[in-house]
Amino acid sequence: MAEPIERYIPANIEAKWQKKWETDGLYHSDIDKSKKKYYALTMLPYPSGNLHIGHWYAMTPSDAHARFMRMQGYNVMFPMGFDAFGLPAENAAIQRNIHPKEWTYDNIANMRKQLRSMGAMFDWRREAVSADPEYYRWTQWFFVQLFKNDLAYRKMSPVDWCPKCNTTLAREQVWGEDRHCERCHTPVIKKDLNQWFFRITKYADELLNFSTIDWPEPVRILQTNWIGKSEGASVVFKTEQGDPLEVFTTRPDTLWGVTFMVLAPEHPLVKKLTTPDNKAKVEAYVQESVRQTEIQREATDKEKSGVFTGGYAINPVNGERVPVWVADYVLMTYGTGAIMGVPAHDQRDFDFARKFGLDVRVVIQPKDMEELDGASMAQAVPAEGTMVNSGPLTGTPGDEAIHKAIQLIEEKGVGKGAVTYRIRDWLISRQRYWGAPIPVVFCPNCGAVPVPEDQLPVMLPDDVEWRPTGESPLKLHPSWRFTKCPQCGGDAERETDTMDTFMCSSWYHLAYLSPKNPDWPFKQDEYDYWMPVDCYTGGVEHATMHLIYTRFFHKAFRDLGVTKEAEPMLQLRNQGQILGPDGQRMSKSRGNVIDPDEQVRLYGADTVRSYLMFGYRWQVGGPWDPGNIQGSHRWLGRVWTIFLEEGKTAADTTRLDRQLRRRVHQTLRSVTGDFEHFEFNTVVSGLMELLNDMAEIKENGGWNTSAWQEAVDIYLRMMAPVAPHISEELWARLGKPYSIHLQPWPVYDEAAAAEDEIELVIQVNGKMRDKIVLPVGVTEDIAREAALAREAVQKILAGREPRKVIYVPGRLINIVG
RNA sequence: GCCGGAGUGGCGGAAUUGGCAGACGCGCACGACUCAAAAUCGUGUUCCCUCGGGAAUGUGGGUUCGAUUCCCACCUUCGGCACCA
Repeated sequence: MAEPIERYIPANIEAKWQKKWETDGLYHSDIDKSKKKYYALTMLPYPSGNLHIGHWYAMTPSDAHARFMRMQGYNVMFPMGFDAFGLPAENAAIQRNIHPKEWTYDNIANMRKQLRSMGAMFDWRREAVSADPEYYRWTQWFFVQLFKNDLAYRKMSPVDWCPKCNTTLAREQVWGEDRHCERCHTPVIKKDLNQWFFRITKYADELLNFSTIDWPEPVRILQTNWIGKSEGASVVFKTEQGDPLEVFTTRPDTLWGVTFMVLAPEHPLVKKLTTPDNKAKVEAYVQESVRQTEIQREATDKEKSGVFTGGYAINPVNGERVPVWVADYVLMTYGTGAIMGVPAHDQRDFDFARKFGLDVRVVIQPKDMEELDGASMAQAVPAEGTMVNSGPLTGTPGDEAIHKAIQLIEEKGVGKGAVTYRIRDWLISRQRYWGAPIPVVFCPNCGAVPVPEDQLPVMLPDDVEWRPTGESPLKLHPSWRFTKCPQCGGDAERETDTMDTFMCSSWYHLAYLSPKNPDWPFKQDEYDYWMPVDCYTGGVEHATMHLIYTRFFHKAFRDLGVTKEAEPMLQLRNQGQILGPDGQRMSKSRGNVIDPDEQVRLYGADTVRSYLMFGYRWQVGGPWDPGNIQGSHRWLGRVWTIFLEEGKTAADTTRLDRQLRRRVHQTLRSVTGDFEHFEFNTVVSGLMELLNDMAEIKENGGWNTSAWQEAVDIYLRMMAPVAPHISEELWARLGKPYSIHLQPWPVYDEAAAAEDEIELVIQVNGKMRDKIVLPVGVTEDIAREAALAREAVQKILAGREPRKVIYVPGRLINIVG
C-alpha cells in the first residue's frame, strides 16, 4: 500500500503561489499583436474599507472567465482599480475625524491586500485610482473638452438636495417612494442652484441603439425606459396677449378635442396670463405647489388640484378660445411644462375636467363602442377610432389620424412633428470636497473660462474644512478659491463644486490602458490594441447610471475624435447579489455580513471561489449558506487525494480507459460551453461528476494508465480557472511544467466522447415504462421491434396493436396504444 | 398602474432543440474506520402507497404522442419606473 500523503491545506500553498505569480509577472498583459486580444473588465470597487463577499462574487467568476479566455489563446487584460472619490469618504471621515484622503488611501491599501488574496489575474501595473492627481487630471481634461464643445453648460436649476449630506444628488441617487438619499436615507428637498450639466440628451437617440452590443435584455429595457422616447408633435398655441404657448403632445389627432390648457406652476407664462381678479389664488396655489415636496406633488393617487388663471389661449387649428389653468399634475421638467387638455381621451385631463366642471368634447369614436357623449361618459377613452368633430380631420380612420394631424399643423405653420425624451441632461455638480474639482474659473470680464489643459490638474487642496456647512467646502478656502483668470489675468474665482464620481468612472477603462500617461489620457497604441472592452461584468443596479454615462461618454468623445468606436463595452454580463444567511441584504446593522477574509482563513481562497461559482446561478445570486461551502471544500480535498494518492492498475484496463476517456471528453465539452455562457455552477458540478467517475475508475483498477494521465492533465486545466492555486500545486507535484496558467485549454476529442451504445427510453402513452440498451445508430425498425418485445410494454398493450409509434433517434420511443 | 426577473425535494440548484424531472452539492439517516470524537470513506434519501403502482416543476386552462420548457388567464415575490402629456 502506498504511503499516506499530506493533507490538502490551502494556507500552505495559496500565499506561496500568489507570491510566485507576482514575482514572475505571470499576469502581466502587454500588447502582443501575434495574439487576439481580450479586454475583460469587472466593475471597480469603491474603497469602503473592506472587501465584501459581494466583491468576491462579482470578481472571482469574472476572473475565472478571463482565465478561461486566456487558456483559449487570447491575450487577456484584466485590470483593477479604485473608484476613490465620493461621499462616503467624507461621511466616514466626519464620523472618525480623519481626513477623507487618509481614510480613502488607508482603505485602498487594505483592499489591495484583500484583492490579492483572491488569486485573481489582475495586472496591478495597470491599477488606476480615480483620486490620484494623475488620474483626475484627465477627468478634468475630459470636462474641458466637453465644455469647449458645448457639451457642458451651466444653468440655474432646481435640484434634489440632501439636507443631511448637504449636497446635490443626481436623479438616480434619489430612491424610494419617499424620495430619500441613497446614502443616508434622508428625504430630499428641492433647491435652486447654478449647476453644470452634460448634454447627454443630445445622444438620447443614439443611446437607444443597442444593435452592435451584446448586453442583457433587462439592461437594454431599463435604459430604453429611462431614456423614455415619445413621439408626437409640438403645437404652438397663442395666449390672448399674443405670447406663444408651446405644448408637446403624443396625440396631435385630438387637437380638436382641447377644452382647456394647463401650465405647470413654475411655467414662466403663469404670471402674465393671470388676470387681476385671479392673482391672489393663483399665487397662493403656485406657492403651495412649490413648497410641497415632490412626493406629495407626484403622488399619482392624489385628487387633481388646480386654479384658473383667468387667461385664455387660442387653439391654432380651430381658432377656439380655451381657458388656461395652473395645476401641479403638469411637470415643468417634462416636455414644455404645458399641456393641452383633452378630457375625452386622456384620463388625467378627464379627472381634471370633471373636478372643475370643464367641457368634455369627443373627437374620436371607437368602432365597437356606442356613441360617446362628453357630458355623460364616466371615463376617458384613449382608444383608436374614427375622427369626429375635428374639422378637416373628421372621418379619418384612427391609424392615419396622427400622421394627418401633423401634416396639417405643419402646413399651417403652427407646429411640427416632435420627439421628447424623459432623460434629462446629466447634472455633475456636487457641493462637496472629496471629488475632482471642476476646472473652471469665473472671471468678471471673460465669464466662465475653462482651465487650460497645460495647467491641469486643478489640485484638490488638502487643508480644507471638509465638515459639511451647506456650502461647497472649497468655497471656504480663500487661497485656493481666488485666482487669476487664465484668459485676461485679472482677479477671478474658481468653481468650487466638484464632479459627480460617475464622471470618474465613465472613463476608467481607458485609464487602465496606461494609467500614468503624461500627455494624453491614454497611450494610443494601447488604445488601438485593447479597445473596446470585450467583456464587462458587474451589477445590474448600474443600468441607468454608470452604464448609460459611460456609453454617452464614449459617443461624445468619438465625436471629438478622442475615442474611436461608438460603444465602449461589447458584451455585458450581470451577476446577482449574495444576501446574508437570513436572506436579507447584508448590512452591518443587521449583523449578517459575511467576511471573505474569514472564509479564506477557514477554507482557503480556492474553496471560496469554487463555492461562489458552484452554489448560485451567477446572474441571480442568493443567500450565503454557511454549510454549503463545505461541499466545495470537500471537492478540492477529494481532488487532492484522488490525484496524489497511489491506486491500483488492473491487468486489462481497455474498458476502463475507454470509459474514462469518454467521460473526460464529455466533461470537457460541457465545461467549455458552460464557461462560454457564464454558467459557472455547472462548470463546477461537471467537474465534481467527473471526479466521482474517476474515483470509481481508480477504485476498479484504472489508475495510472495513459488514459488516467490524460484525465488528470485535462482535469487540472479545466479546474485551473476556478481554483488557480490547488491546480497549480497539483500540476507541479505531478511533475508538469510551470505554470498551469500558461497552458492552453485542452483539445476536445469528439471520437473519445462518443457513446457506443444508447439507453433508449421506452414510453407507453407518454409514460416512461422501460429502458433498453441498444448500439448507437440503431434503425427505427430495430428499436421499435426491440421495444415492442419488452414484457413491460406487452403487459400494458395487452394484445392491442399500437396506434402510433414516435421514435426520437438515440433518445426515446413512445408507443401510443 | 406600467415594465422586467424569479417561482422545481427539507435547502442551494440541474435538465442542448418540446423527449428519463430532481444531475451535482448541502442537510438528514444508517454503516465502516476510531476507546471515543473530528476528519474521511460507503449506502440510502421528492411525496403517497395496499409494493401493482399513483402523484408532482406557483395556480387554472390550452396545444402536443409527449410540456419545467410553447400559448392564454391568474397568484406570490424581488427589482425598476410611476400624473412623462
